[in-house]
Amino acid sequence: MVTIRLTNSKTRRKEDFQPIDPSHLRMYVCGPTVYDRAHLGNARPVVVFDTLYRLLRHVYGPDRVTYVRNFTDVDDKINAEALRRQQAGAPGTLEELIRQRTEETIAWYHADMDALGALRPTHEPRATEYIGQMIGMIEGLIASGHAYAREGHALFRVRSYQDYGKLSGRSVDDMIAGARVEVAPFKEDPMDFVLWKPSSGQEPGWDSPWGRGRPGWHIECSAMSHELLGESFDIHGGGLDLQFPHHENEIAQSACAHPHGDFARYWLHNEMLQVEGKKMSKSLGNFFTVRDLLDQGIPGEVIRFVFLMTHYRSPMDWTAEKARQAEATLRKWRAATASVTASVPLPGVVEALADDLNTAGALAALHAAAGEADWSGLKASAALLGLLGDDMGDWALAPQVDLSALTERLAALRSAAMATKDFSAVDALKSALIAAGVEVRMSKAGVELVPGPDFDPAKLEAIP
RNA sequence: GGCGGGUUGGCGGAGAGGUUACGCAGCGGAUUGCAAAUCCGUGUAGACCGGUUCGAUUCCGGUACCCGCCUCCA
Repeated sequence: MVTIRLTNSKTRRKEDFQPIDPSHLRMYVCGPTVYDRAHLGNARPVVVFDTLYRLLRHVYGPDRVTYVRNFTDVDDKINAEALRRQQAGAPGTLEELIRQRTEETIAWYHADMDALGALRPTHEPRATEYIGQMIGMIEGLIASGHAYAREGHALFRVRSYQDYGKLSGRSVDDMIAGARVEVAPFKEDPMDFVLWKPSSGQEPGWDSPWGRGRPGWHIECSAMSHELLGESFDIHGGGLDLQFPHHENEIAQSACAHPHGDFARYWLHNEMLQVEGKKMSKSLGNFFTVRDLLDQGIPGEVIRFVFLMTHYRSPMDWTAEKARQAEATLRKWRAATASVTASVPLPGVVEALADDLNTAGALAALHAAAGEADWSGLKASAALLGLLGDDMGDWALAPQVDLSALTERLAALRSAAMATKDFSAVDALKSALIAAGVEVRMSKAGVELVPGPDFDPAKLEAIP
């Protein structure tokens, strides 16, 4: 069996991946807060961990991998949007409007991530469906002295967990020295973080031993991963920005609540996304969603390919030039593999992926297969990367158009010109065809017209 | 200020202590009436300064620059 090697953030080294139970692999990845469309940066971890999911399924068997990715559907931004709608005159209670907002955002998320060729995880738990487990976990933490209740809040006692800061390489004292956060007066220690907070009448809330309130963000992932994957599971993934404080807090909560478990054995973090060399931000005007790109006509498969060009632990820059390159390559490969039956993934591709998810290396192996015209191997290997599948194939199909009349006309003009040596009429028609996005191929064998990516039927009509 | 990551050829981007990465673009050639497409070939590198070594782009140290996190942004 192929040995998968992964860079474990916990140890900061590349390690051989040893599953707890090879017949049942378990992976948890932090999912989105569903208050709005997913932006391009949200899509990177989705593609990264989808690729890992596919690799695990390939190596261990498709039925042996459980992949959990949550939806955070309780959040102040969701509340704010629902409130805004209510004030704008939308009908329904605030609770109904919140539910509407999360429902529609989840549907968008599914549609957008499907377009990127990401497989749906085995489970996609919503935080609001696990409130009971969160309350239970908090009660346990309070009982064991790792947490305390104050003024309607429940807080985690950071000093009670000795390894706090280990994942992100920070010491608690350093953190306090550099802290810029205003400390709530009811905290025993500035580092303590919220497990449960009170809700006003306007906000969504659940009854709890500490009063009506809602969970803190970090406890959600701890409760859901425990419920669905158990005390110890194999892999926990997410963006590097979540390493601190979110993942650090998750570890503290889970380790203290379940002292006999390991929580996650391997922690993987993907680097962040940039756009044309700069961090994506609304103020720079380079902020866009996955849907924006899809609407511009950039196929999801192209977006996925661009992501795969860069290793997941390097910052990735989204540029139009990369999208152009990716699209050209995919068009070529799709044309060559359209009627080919996939065989088995090439060893070079599997090896590259098994080496800490070296997707750029895997793509190079794909190029090598294309160079050798191993189309069935290319197709099977590309499938492992979520590429060249039939489910995403329509975009690269040549437009259906009958060019036979024009082909004959061009051929006739050409043979006449061969005799007269006056090619002006041939060149005029050729230029018109090229302007309409038609590829003109002339050789001794004859004339062939192929509609290209920029094919424009209107311009074709206009040819006299 | 604290912590972490990075700096590879025109561009993108990997691996490996000594042998061609790869892709795009460029250049040369085949082909073509000319092109396009295709095929063949080809140049260009490892931020800077030291150290280890027979040998370093690859290991170690320092310098410069860039980036991220420290704020419920993936």
